[in-house]
Amino acid sequence: MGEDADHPLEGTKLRIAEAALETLRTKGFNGASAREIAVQGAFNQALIFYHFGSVEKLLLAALELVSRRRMHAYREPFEQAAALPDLAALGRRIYEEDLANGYVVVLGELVTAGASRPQLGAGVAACLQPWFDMVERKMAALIGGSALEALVPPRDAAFAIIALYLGVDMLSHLEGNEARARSAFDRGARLATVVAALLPSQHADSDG
Amino acid sequence: MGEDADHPLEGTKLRIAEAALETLRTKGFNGASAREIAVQGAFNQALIFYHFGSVEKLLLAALELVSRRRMHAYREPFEQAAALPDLAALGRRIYEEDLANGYVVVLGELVTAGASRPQLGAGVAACLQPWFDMVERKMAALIGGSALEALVPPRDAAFAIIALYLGVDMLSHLEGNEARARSAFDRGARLATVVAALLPSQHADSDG
DNA sequence: GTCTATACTTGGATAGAC
DNA sequence: GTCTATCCAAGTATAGAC
Repeated sequence: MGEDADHPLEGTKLRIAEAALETLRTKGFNGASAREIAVQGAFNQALIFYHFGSVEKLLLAALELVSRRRMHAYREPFEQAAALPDLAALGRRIYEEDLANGYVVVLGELVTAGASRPQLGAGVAACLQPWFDMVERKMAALIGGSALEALVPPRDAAFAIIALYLGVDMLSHLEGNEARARSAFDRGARLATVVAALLPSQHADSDG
Repeated sequence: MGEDADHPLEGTKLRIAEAALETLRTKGFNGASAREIAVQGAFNQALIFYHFGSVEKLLLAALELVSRRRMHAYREPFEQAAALPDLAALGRRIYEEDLANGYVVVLGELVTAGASRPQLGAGVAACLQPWFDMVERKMAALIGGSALEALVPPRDAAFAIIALYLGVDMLSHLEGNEARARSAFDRGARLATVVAALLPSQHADSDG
């Protein structure tokens, strides 16, 4: 039946998408050919076209799957973070998980590929939108009403935060940059604590 | 006749590298095949292998060319920036130029591709090193000695700044994110002014 | 140093049997 | 829904003429 409900993918389609993710993770966008993905998942190459129509559509579906999973896993703790330090700590945790799972590698691959493929780019952008919205809402809750709001509008802050996150993850995969990334992340968390102390009240109540 | 001196590339090799850059910019890493690059530069495909050995080596040489050019263009003004607001303004200017020239698209493409190609990744990392160093030195000059240094070590700050820059550029190419990126950039520049006001003295003298 | 031609490999996609 | 077989396009790389 439909794939746009809570259960995005199941059965064979899910299996194919998983194989696509793993291939994307280890071989990159270029290496993620129908044949490679089929080898990775030990199924027939033709299934990709039967179930998804094209490789590009499969890769987009795989990204949506990842996005859904991460959203499912992180929305709760994210919404509940009441102050900057909580957010920073959560960010640190998510970073480690993403690094281990290769989630953001997949995103990076598709963001980059999307730059020269309009359809893919649009799909990737749509996939990112809920994340922009979520971070923006949180920033509004944290600094909305304070004097800081004019200086750091939630929308711009959200964009910068996600861009920073993506950039750090991308750079992490070069050489021995992982250690550098972790160090920067930890420092950011400590910085958040200090900045939070400079903020006025800070309680993320849900009412507008 | 080496290519590691001041004149990195010349003659045919330069022409090939330029074509590679343009192809990388418009077609992405995937679209940057030997054939496409040859069409772009209106020369024979076989020249790539004669002069560079492989497509991957050519792309890396192209990145090095861009890196050199940007370093040549921006080192002066960067070194002379005496305070955070100068840096932010310079960053904004560089961002516009990079966006127009597609410089950072090229970097983004190769950083991403490097995540799944060890050799390429190492080359890209080496290419980035001078930038890390330059930004780190500047951060040390700006906040070194102040109380802020413990909170924001120059090395971590440099990593975050470059990651942010890369992430913003990557996201810029999705959908209508350019406007969002510019907005965030402008806001960052204003923020820098305020942060600078909180800093103690601030003069970037070259002496330790 | 540059060109043509070509060998070889891989990839997207489809037809048709099961 | 899955498999085999296959077509065709595109890619890397090389040999050899010029």
